[in-house]
Amino acid sequence: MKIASKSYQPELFEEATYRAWEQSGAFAPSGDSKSFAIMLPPPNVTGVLHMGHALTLTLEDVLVRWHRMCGEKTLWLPGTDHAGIATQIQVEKALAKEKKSRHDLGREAFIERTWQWKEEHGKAICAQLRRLGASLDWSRERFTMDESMQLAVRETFVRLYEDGLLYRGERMIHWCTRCQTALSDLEVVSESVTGSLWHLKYDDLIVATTRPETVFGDIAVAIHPDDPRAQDLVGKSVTVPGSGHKVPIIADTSVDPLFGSGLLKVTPAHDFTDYEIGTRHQLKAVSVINAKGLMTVGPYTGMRALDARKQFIQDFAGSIERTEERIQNIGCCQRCQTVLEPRISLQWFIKMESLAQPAIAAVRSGAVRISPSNWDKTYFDWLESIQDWCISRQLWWGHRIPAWMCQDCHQITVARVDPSRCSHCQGGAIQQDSDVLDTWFSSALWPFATLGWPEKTSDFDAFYPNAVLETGFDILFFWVARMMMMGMYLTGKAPFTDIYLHAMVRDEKGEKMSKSKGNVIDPLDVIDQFGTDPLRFTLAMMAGQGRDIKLSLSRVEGYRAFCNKLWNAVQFFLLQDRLEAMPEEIRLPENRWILGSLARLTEQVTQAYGDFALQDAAQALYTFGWHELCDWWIEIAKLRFKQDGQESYATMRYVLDQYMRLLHPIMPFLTEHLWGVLEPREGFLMHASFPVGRHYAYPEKGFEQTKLVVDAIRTFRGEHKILPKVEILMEPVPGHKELIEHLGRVRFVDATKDPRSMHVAGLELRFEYQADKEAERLRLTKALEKAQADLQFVERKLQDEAFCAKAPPALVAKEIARANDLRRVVQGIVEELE
RNA sequence: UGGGCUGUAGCUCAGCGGGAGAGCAUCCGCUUCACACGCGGAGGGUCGUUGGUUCAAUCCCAAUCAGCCCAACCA
Repeated sequence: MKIASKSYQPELFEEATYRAWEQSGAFAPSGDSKSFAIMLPPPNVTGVLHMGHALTLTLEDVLVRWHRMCGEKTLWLPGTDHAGIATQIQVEKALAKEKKSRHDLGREAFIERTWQWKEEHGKAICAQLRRLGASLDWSRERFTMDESMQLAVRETFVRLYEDGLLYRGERMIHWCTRCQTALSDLEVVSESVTGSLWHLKYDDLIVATTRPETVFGDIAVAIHPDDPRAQDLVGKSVTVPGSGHKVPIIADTSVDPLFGSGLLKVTPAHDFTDYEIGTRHQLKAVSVINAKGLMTVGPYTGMRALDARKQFIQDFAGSIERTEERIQNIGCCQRCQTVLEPRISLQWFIKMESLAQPAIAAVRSGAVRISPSNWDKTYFDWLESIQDWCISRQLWWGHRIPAWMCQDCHQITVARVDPSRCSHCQGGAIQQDSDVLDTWFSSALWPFATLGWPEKTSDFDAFYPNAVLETGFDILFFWVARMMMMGMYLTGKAPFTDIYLHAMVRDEKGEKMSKSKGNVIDPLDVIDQFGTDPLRFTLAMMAGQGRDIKLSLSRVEGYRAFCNKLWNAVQFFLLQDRLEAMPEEIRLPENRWILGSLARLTEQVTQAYGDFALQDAAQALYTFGWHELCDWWIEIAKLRFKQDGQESYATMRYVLDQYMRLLHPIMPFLTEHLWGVLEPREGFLMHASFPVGRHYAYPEKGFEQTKLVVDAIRTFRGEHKILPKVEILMEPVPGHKELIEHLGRVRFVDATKDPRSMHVAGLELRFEYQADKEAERLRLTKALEKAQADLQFVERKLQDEAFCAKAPPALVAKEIARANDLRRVVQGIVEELE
């Protein structure tokens, strides 16, 4: 194969490379060895991919490609998520543009329409995943509403029901008046807003509230039993302002005596605390706001609750003692930002406590590891205080709840196969529950339902439990913890052994990317501009960051330059047009050095991939590729290739080959292409074996002296502004003569006339060069100051008795040597100045 | 209120017990025959603040300030 272009132009080969991989079936698991499986966190079919997805794809692809190259039977399974509420909102929005609502279409047509949406967006998303280079096994692609997933969902629901872990009941839940559905606690996002606290007159008592419009649902006024006023008040009744009805005063410990006036109006139908108080005191809950958020009682019937509030404070200004401004947190719908309404309704719940225990134990025992480990505590805290999970949603898009109500006996039938009649009275007509399940219910089954569970399949046997679950920390509760619980409950095994959580990708200022702010960086735009590999490399470099990744395009640009650098290194290699075998024993110092360094790199990269420390791997690969291989080794190779060069040529081919393998998981496209042009061969780099690093592991020392001297010569040139083409004469120093002469563009001579000298690492370098006397003096003075300051520091340290007595002897010896060095340097400069 | 994270060069970030590093940006010099998406050189930092442990602290401990996130409260 020939190299695609004279410089790095990813658009010329990326897509073709991916197509070649995919068409050859390269992504399917193969072999009989140990298996390694990752399930792609299924992207929502709501829209297009964002940077967070690009990060997930990169990190997982690195792990997958690495394990595949290590010879493991590797599966990375793709799929998309139906994302119930989120998708339904998107489709509703699209309908709204046609001036229609979902009710205009009816349930069936709406679902049909949503499937169309899914087809379109699902395809687009998969195309994007391909552009990112993801080595996903497309033959196993799944969707969370596939038939097989429906079977898994049904099985799970029935089992939970049979085990008594599922119940249906009237409870207070979070209700979104826009989406017209119940939500779980997790789907509530709290917003901090400045609001008012109105102090209302209940006869001569003052009761503070933020929601005066709910007075029509007041059923009592509560006071803390230890409040000094309690004895007098409890048992009496007061008149509710605006409404005029009388309510009793009761005592309850949940009242904070220090909040507001220390008195709480109890409205059990519209507040979580009040609901609990109501339950404790067997108070009736009077609902005054309906599912649409409209008032149903009192003078404001038919008005939206917020409008009713405004009207109330106008109409009953006389009942308001005073108004206090305060910051309050209000719960909003995660998907549509509407302020939520606490509401009592009939919903399905899962009892979580017993499910949570094994999930806690698995992490505590170390059977499942969370990386980074500081998430352990967050995980435990949430599971240990877990609330029952409200799983029913009054939506149309999702898994329909497999429960049927009998119209005669009103009993519920839950069954694996759709029943035709009531299982209790055997007669009555039945009707399926119209609700659907929380979208996370099916996601919780992803690690095994994708493999065919509950059927016994060979895929399940081979790939369950999965190896790693990699995802953003923001869905630790939504998804990860629930997979843990469901996996352990249904299969008896933790669904994976490692949980690897990554940070959020934000913009350059650290702000969350959002469409409304207009600061979204589309990964595909970045790819168009720079290429997939530079983006992947950037993301890998940032993978170690704790909470936030501030993505900077200048970083991506820098790594594109890195790609170009490697491209040209290979091009340089190809210019030689020779094929040489590696000799048994490598003799040239720079070759031993680069091979030793490669061996160390191999170790570092292997370790880093294994530890989920992708940034360390990327860092090491970058430094080696650019600064060791290109800056030093290839510069020397230019000299060698003019001579015989056999050993150097073989070394370069070997190093490039191994290096492409090491880098491949992070930069699959570039490495696949370049590896393919190194020599004629069959097969893909993605299936080549990962280096083990035991060959040619020479000690790296021995070349350092030469590097040091060359660096010094370059500094000398830079400071004296000596053009590269001007050859400098220099007295011989230790190190490799030929290399020093070549790299420093100097010539060794036995003695220099009127020498300028320079000190480095205990050596004196003497050059012959006509210098500007004035500039020379200035430079020397500066150097002297620096050397004297250094010497002073070291001497002070050596005079410190405590240091000499307690510090490690090797360190003390080092400092002594350094002091001697510095003394010589100072001496040298002083002489020269005279 | 509880928990977590962050604070290092102008910017984005590494380092985490022996006198501070990278990339980008800046400045100087270079058409050195792989690469100007380049080469060589330079400048730039009381490592948030204050205490403590230690012969030695950017690194460990404690307090403090600043920013971010999650959970709780949310009358």
